[in-house]
Amino acid sequence: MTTNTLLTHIHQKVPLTEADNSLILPYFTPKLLRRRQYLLQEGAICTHLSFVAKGLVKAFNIDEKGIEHISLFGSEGWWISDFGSFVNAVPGMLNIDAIEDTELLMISRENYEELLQKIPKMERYFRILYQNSLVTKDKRLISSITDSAEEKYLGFANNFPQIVQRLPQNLIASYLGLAPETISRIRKRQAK
Amino acid sequence: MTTNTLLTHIHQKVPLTEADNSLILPYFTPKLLRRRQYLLQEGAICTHLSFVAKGLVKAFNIDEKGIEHISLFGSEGWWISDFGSFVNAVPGMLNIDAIEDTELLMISRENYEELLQKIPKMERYFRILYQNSLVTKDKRLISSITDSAEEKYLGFANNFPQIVQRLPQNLIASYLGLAPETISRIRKRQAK
DNA sequence: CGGATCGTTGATCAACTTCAACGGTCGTGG
DNA sequence: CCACGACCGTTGAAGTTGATCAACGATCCG
Repeated sequence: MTTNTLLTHIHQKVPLTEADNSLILPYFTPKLLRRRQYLLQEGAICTHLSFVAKGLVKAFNIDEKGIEHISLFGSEGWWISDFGSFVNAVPGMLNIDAIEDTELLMISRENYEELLQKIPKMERYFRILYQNSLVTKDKRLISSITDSAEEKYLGFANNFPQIVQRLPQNLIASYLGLAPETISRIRKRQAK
Repeated sequence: MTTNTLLTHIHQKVPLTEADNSLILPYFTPKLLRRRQYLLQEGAICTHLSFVAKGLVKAFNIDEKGIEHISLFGSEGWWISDFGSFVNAVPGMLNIDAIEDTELLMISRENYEELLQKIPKMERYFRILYQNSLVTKDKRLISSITDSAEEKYLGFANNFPQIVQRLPQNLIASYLGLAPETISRIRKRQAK
């Protein structure tokens, strides 16, 4: 059951009763995404937060040279959106599409706001979620400024061992801001 | 009054009554920091969140070559901490010190947790605060991966016009992950 | 006055990108 | 079921951006 993934995930941060569960679930709608299917395209307003129950998606922007820069992967247990666009109800520059067939649970902005108002536990859940996201984003930012190409790659492989295996190297390269060839050479060096 | 800065700041996100004000303030303690004075050093556990009521501070880590990498500036209206260390009560790798004489309002982890539990408006305030922080961090991350040195500098100067003027160029360089000489050359080019 | 701090400029250097060519694998349509 | 194209990774060579190194000048402040 895909909703269980979500409830378990919330429960890890905020204890839920059965009553809570049945209050929360109606706010979400499930959605299936086929490999390569878009969830969001540049210029659109991001109207939903999406919880990835199963599968793998990527969020990316495209620069003036037409090159994709992946800012985020989302696999089981991760939330994905163009957060800036969602929060401010403003057109965004992110695209989101599926790397694997994936199952999502989505919540609209209106439902999100209502959920936070009506169920304080959810306000708390998202506060904690965002708190943790900030910590990991801080680390990534420091890494992107401080680390060499090799350190970036090893750090990523270390932090996301399960995801690395599901990703082609060129997507990892895009996420790390490196050329695909650089990843290839780093791996070769590492093989020794 | 330095506490007004804080209350105003909270009020912008969550309406407060006079009663709220007097509930909230006791959780905070003021602190003065002289220029160059440390608020936090590498290896210590960050025990407080600090709201900058006046002045300017920087948070930075030091790499194995002894080079400072600034991850965050804090001026009036910003919160500063080693967030990872604070949240997980774990020794951190950030240093924080004052660039100008500054006035802080600090809250301890215990008080923070209690404040969130007792005053739902504050749970909401921090959820919104973190939400916004995530949006700006996302932008900075994309910039650090996508942009050239010149674009990074111009983006920073554009986003923080007031702060740029208060900062020596070498600190801006450190924040952007550039060499000070590079900033100097960019500025020269821009002067035309 | 004298040291510390900051910015500038030029020369060299290193890391990583870009470009190009090639080989392997997979999946889809004929 | 095979063949072709898309996609992905590899390797080598050349090019570029920005870092590093070094010397110098200016300003500020104790």
